[in-house]
Amino acid sequence: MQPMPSHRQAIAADIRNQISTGQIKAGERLPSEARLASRYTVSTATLRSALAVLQGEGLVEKIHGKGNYVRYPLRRITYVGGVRGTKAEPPAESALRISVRTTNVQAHGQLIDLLRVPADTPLTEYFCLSHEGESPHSLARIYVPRDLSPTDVPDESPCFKCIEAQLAVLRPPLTEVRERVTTRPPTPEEAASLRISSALAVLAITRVAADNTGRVVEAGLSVLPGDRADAFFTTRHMTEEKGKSE
Amino acid sequence: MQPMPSHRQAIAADIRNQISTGQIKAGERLPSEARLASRYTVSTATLRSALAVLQGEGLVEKIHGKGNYVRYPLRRITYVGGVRGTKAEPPAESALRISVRTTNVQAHGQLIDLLRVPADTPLTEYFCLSHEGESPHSLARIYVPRDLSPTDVPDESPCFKCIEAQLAVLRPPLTEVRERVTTRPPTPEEAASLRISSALAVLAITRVAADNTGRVVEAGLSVLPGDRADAFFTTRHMTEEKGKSE
DNA sequence: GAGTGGTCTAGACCACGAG
DNA sequence: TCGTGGTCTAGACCACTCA
Repeated sequence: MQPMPSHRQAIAADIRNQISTGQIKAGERLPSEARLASRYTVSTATLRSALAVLQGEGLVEKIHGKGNYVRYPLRRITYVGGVRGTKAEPPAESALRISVRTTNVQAHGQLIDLLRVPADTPLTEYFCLSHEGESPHSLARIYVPRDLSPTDVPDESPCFKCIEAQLAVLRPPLTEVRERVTTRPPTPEEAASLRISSALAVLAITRVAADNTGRVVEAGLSVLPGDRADAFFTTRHMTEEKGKSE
Repeated sequence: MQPMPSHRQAIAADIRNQISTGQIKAGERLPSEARLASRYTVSTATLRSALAVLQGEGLVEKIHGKGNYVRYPLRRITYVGGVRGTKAEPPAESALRISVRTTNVQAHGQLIDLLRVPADTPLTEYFCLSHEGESPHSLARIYVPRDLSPTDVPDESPCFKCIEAQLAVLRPPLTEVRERVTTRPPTPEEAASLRISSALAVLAITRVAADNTGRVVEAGLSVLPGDRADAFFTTRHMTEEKGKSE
């Protein structure tokens, strides 16, 4: 635990330390890369690779033409897995704005497997982009079989909750949710939408929900910025084989 | 959807295409970086940054001193969340070797919160490194309160299953498991252990298991290589408020 | 020791943001 | 226009693998 042979890591560690000790405060701009390079007596390429480390850690945000900025302590995004919507969600949501674009599509590609429907089955796609204040929050595409989706939804719905509520009355309660979490580099579009660099990984979550007949009634593909998102899952086991009281 | 101004992306796209069309097959070595650089008439630095893109996508594996290799279609690592160990796990594990190092530690830092114990509570740490064939698979540190852990474990246990079995008899069945999934860059140690580049994100999973008294009996910190791991969670809802049959 | 990737240098030129 | 970060070059030298 002392492998620090590279200038890159040494410089990253030094700047990281300055940030965590408050010598450089959140929101402040770092000296320019040229200035930092000469201060550390390294080339600009080396200095940039050090900043890339910090950027990957979500500590520094690079803005082309402006400078490198220390990130504000990030309000973390928590994706809560499992069966939702049955009870009122403990929202605790602050100023979370969700914009939804509703379109009609046909089952294709992985959707066929996820929803367990034949190809070209009519689906409704909800394309959701949520913001918390200024900063983009998450990106999700939710697919629902057409016969389970409300028909009278305007193309631009102001309220995601409304859609959720409408969905809830159209189908039996959900009984099983399967979720798969992976990480990968963002596509260029995702990087732009979430305003993260393509160097930063995203959390990608595939969610499939089935009702009590076993029918898959919803598939969701969510993408969250890796530097401030985590996914949380709670599993309870009712101790079936032992038949304990609680 | 046509932003490809950079040599880096163009070269990455070209090589990616050669891989996906089978012109370069899995397991094969790419030409040396110097050779590729001259073929594309770019500098080695630019070519290396193109390879870094493919590496981030898990398509290419760089091996210092040997070359750049096309990855085999990745055998994905699936972390299965939820309550385990109660039923025999559907293993499907091929040649998964797990080496375990057992040490005694005291509760500190985040372990205090995770296990809900006072500071310096005696714990047993199981440091697990699993391999599948040649390639490192995952890294985990599991913490168990000392009074629930077997005492007669040799420092180097050949068999992780044995430890699991011993743990199982020492405590009531688990009833609740909470898991948090995040992604971040690997520490240098993690990158070395998992043999991934520090450019590749890892999936970090924090798992806390409680028994039927509500006591936290186990905390696990797992790290999986982001290019081939995913975490899978299944949640069932017994439709308590409606009291449906199934 | 030959060949490979890993790190780094000292520049050049381009693209973006703000005044 | 000026200062910033983004991309790139043409090398140098080091570290690792393998015969």
